[in-house]
Amino acid sequence: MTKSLVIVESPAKAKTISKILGSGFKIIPSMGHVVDLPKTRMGVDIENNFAPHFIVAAKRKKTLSEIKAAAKKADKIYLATDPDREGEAIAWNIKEKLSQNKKYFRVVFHEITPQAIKEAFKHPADLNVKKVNAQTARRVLDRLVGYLLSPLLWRKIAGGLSAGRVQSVALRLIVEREREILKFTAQEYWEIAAELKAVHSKFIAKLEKIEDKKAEIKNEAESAAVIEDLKGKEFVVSEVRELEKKKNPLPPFITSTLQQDAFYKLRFSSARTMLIAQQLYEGVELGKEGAVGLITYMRTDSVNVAQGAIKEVRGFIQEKFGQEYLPESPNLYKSKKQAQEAHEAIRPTSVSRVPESVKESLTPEQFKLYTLIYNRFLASQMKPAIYNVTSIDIRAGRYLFRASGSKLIFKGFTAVYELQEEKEEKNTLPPLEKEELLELVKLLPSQHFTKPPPRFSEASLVKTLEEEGIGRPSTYAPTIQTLVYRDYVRRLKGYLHPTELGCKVNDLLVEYFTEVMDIKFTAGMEDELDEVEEGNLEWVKVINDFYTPFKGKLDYANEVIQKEVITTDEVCATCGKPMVVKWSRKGKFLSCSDFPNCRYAKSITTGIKCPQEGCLGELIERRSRRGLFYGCTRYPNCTYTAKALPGEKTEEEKQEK
DNA sequence: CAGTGAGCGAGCTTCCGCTTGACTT
Repeated sequence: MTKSLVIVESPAKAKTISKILGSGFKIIPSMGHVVDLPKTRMGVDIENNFAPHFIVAAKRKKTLSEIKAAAKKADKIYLATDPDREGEAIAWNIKEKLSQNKKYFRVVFHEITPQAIKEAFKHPADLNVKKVNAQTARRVLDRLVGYLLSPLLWRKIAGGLSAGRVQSVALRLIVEREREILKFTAQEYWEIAAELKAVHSKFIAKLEKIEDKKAEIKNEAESAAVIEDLKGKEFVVSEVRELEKKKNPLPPFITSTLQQDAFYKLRFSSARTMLIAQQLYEGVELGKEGAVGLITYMRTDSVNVAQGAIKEVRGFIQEKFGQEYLPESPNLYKSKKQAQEAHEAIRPTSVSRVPESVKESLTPEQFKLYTLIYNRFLASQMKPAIYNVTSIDIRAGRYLFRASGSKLIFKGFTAVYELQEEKEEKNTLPPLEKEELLELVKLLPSQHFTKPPPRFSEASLVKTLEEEGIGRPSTYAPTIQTLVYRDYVRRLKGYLHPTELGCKVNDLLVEYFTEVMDIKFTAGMEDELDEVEEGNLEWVKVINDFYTPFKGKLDYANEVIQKEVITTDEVCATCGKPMVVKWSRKGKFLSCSDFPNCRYAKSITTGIKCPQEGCLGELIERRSRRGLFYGCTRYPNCTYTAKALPGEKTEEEKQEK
């Protein structure tokens, strides 16, 4: 009997599906794209309607020959790659490489459950060439941008640099945030709190209004004047407001929110989170159960959950927490508009695998991440938390103080999932009545300063990229790694700082390529790709409309930008000519201006003498795996090191300010 | 938490998006 061949994308998926479909099917994973543009040249025939030259990726030659061999033996071939634009293209390109005398069927499913898969195989369809065209447009556009802008940077700044639709906008966000911080001037302001006493207990109220206008106290003198004015005033309760507030659970994780929460709660980098999630997805040996995938696919933009999983989790909530924690109907969440929804949300494959029960089989990191995913999913199908929120207005002459407190009266989903913002001080208020006279214990003035916006962390950068539709679940972590690898950006205590090089690259791109560097560029591109998928627009027209003006700007930039030469006061030790600053992959260094005739070069030091007794060296910035520090140019003869230059604060101390 | 790292380097680089592996000599 001839088997039917089924192509999917990932090995883990292949394994699960083969259990469901049984012995009549041979399942082969494609491992992502099998063909792609060549790495070492453009591979797009610009003169000829941007015809892409797709070749079999070196790493996928073996995969393809496996698929070819299996296809020969099969009469029916099911293309079951992911149900999105990229999946459609993967299927299309594989089909092109196989015999056209076979029967091909495109099957799509959004969850890997027996019902969904059997249903999908009952209703096969044809490949959608419009989707494939949209993918081609996306691929060609990214290649043109990346492979034309990067060489411009090589010519004008330094070798090995890169630019692209996604990475360059991410870099821009980081650079512009840094500049906001630099130009920020802190404003002083004061707050005045009053410690008040009711019949028995004390509580704190804050000055809110003066003469019905928001209280704005700019300095110590103004604060002192208010305090003086408050002397002898009666503090009277003027209003008591009580209301019940509901707090709804959050949707289950998608890639971006998982990376955010894992950073905030576990301090994992985006890359670390994805690596550990991959391990949980691929499967962990669970003793007698064998290898079991603990979570659904981790690269997703959908908050959708399979019906079976909803049923299971509702049963679990009812049993473990009781009816009062179970909503009458399942909580529904909406994915964002541009989501491609090829996969489910990230959730445990079965809520019966409670984190504690699998702890023994997991590494500590796997356990932490699994617990996070597990609880977030459980919480997403529980009832809201309910708080009693009390707000008290207190009059003292022309001043209005306000105290607020909230009391949890029903835990709801917070029984299993801690919200990030729940860290406000708990001001428990005594029962108070209108017109009640309070005793002033003391006034507490405090000085504050407005704070600049915070630098991006990996997590907040991913959040912004996701909101703007820039990049995809599979690229958030690699994009950040590229920025760091190019030394455009450095990680310091979890926050992203642009380097001088990063700023330089950004400024050049922003000045000459405003369109591509616009944060809305990708959103505009996506709209056009939608039109291609709808059949309203030819993909070649999309590319041509972009390319024509882009090429003009590129030619202009190539012509007018001068490769900057920074001459220094130093002279060459061998020929006496001035030294100039040059960039290499590792950073800046000094070179003889007569290069390549004179090859003398040296490192750039801080110019500060090594404080070591009797040492004639200078301090120089060094990089290690653990970060930056200062060492002596005479190393290894002098092993002096310091975290900061003498008399300067370390980076950490600077940040604490 | 302590301790980290040289020598070179400039010119063969690069994109985004799918997915994990690793043939022989």
